[in-house]
Amino acid sequence: MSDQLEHEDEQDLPEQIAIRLEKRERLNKLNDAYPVALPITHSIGEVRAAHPDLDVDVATGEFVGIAGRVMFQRNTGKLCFATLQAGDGQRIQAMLSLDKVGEEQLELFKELVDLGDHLFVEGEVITSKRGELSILVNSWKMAAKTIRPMPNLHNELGEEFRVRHRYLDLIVRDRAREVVKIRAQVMASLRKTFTEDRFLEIETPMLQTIHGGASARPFKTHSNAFDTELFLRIAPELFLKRAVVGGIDRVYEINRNFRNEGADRTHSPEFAMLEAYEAYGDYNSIADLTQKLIQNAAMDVFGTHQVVLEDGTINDLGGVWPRISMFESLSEACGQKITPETPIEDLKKLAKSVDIDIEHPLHGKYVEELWEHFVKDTLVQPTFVIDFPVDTSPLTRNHRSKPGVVEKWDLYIRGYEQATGYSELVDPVVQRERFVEQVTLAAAGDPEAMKLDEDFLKALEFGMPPSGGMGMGIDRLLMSLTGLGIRETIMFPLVK
RNA sequence: GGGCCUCUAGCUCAGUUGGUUAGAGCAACGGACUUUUAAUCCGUGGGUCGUCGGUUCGAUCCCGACGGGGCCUACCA
Repeated sequence: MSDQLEHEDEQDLPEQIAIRLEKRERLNKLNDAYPVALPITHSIGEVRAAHPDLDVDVATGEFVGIAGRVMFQRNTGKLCFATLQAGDGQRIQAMLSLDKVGEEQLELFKELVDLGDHLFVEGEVITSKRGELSILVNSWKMAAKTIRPMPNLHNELGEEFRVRHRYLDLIVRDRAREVVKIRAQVMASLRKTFTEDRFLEIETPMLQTIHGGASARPFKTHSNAFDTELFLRIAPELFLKRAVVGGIDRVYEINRNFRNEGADRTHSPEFAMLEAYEAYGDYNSIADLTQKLIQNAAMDVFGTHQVVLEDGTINDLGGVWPRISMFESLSEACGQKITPETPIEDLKKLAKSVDIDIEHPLHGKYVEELWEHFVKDTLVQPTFVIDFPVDTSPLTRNHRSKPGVVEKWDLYIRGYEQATGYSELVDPVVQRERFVEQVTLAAAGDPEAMKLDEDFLKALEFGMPPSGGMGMGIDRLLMSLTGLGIRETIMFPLVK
């Protein structure tokens, strides 16, 4: 297998590449295998739209110049057919007949044009005797010569091949193009909803001297100019909150986060994250907003809250999503009352009895593990799980009335954690205490625990208004809306 | 990180219980064909069977290491 097209290697090239390189040479001698400009008058889609239902064997008298990628060729002796495809997947047939283009041009077409080439044709819009909308070609020109053969269009491409050659996947597979479009439309819908609610989009640092705002292992890098260690951000949270301190009362960011953790069907080392903060909101108002963002996206993109997933099942995103208490739903599911006061020894015993094998200093960690074991998989419809343990949520405000829990929710859709929201902790003294607890954990060997971000604490000391905040994985939102794996919702996922 | 599976032509895949020359469809090459729709028909070429090593008279096949990929599992969203 050769990945280089250097001349000295030409003898070792796959046969088909060597042949196409010769054709490229011939095209360059005749004219140009890669012309800079072509007299295109219409897109393929425009030609199709202008002639939606012509009768069989019609000549319109309209002449157009179009370009597209050759997807199929059917060359007979004196009449050749080529199916041209535009970038958006629209196709039209080109017909080259001996009496229109002449013997020389017809021969050159047969000799030099391969599947995959970008071709320009100029001619009359007609329908064939079988009724296919076609361009009856007067002249043709190579628009861009392809050196490598296209993959076989009649077999499904393997998943690995598709991920590693997304450009081919996009040419060959309608669904791949659709997903790109859906993603763009979802992004537009999210921004539209935010704009309607008077949120401002900002961009905060991706290179950070201290990583914070989540618990995850960061990617490390180094700045030559500052001669200092830098981290790719694991979350934008602490900067967005600085913005709220500064008076950007409704603020959001959609951008990439990086986490040096495992990759699987629902995790990618870099992933698009949405975070939003609303001054004078709380975890209830931000839950309302989250539901609205997702429902608007489904409606804007698919025209319904009942979205059809890849496997044909329907994901019903409609209605008001239930909010269930973590402690209450766990108590109900496991058959014994679990509260923040339940001794950790009892939790450990319960965990052991259902084969949850963890050893952790935090009470809340056991509660969350037990909840995931007993309740998580039973949630299919979108559900806000509210009121989390305090000791695993260092950036969240204590519950206004329930002791031992914080005002935090996780949104679950079809068993996936889709988003998380808080009544944000804004008391700088409590925040410092929580950070110190984290640092103590770090010293105890917990690599995910946060470092103390003094500048962030200073910002809080200048006063952050009471706020609701949320974070949502964009790639996961796409998964919920389409049923695809994360490697299909990300156009170019990381591959080794 | 741990366990299991996988890698054969440009693409999708057969196959060899270890034996002379590794197959198919599409793609390519030569030829025929003025209405095809994955065009058809006749003919031809194309492979370091992931890489390296071992066992063997003989390895694409068995064994080992390495590399790529997948699934399960652990951590994270």
